[in-house]
Amino acid sequence: MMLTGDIPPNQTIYIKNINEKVKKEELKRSLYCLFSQYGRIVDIVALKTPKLRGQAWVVFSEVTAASNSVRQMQNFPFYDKPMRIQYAKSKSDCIAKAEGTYDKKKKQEEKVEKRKRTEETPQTGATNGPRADSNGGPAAASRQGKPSAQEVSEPNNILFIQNLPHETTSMMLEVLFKQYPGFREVRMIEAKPGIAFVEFDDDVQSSVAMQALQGFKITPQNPMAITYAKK
DNA sequence: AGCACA
Repeated sequence: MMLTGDIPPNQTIYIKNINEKVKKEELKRSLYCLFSQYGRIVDIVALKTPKLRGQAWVVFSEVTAASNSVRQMQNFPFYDKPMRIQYAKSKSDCIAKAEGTYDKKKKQEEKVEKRKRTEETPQTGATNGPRADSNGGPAAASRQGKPSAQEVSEPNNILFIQNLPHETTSMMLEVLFKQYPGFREVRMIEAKPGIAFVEFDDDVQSSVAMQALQGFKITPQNPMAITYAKK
């Protein structure tokens, strides 16, 4: 069965059923945190216009990353609503531009066509208020080697930290992790130095912290390796 | 439900 609804693979994924209450910048940040584990993200598009709210596009540099994320993040509870993910129907502008196939004229013609179509449908309501859509694209990409689909575990509100110097205390980790919203607690195991578990209220918040502190060095030899704890 | 990038 084809869950993506007959849309051919695309390095851009289309996400719908997103909680419309979350603000655009936060939404982009959270999407970035959640999806960058599948590969390098080139761009994220999210608009709050009446027609486009509740949806977003995440552009990967590789189709395989997009495919893995479509499968693994399908129905992921994101701000209390299950994400519905498909491949995007068309190539993202930023990709076309990079390939040198971006055609500005063609683009404008398409715009005109769209306009006609919406004008044909009689508009009953009042016109919409002003929109504010300044784009503050996603943070600069940070991941080096992307892990294969199998070694990315499912998002979890609990993080698993490895490669800590043996002198690390839970107090030290608390200082680091409590700067991120939703922080609950650090747990360390006496018998197992070098690792820790850090718990957050939910997966979105743990993902934000993971993204922020990934590779953080307590000593120069100890870049933190953060993954989701196994369920 | 809804496929954009200005």
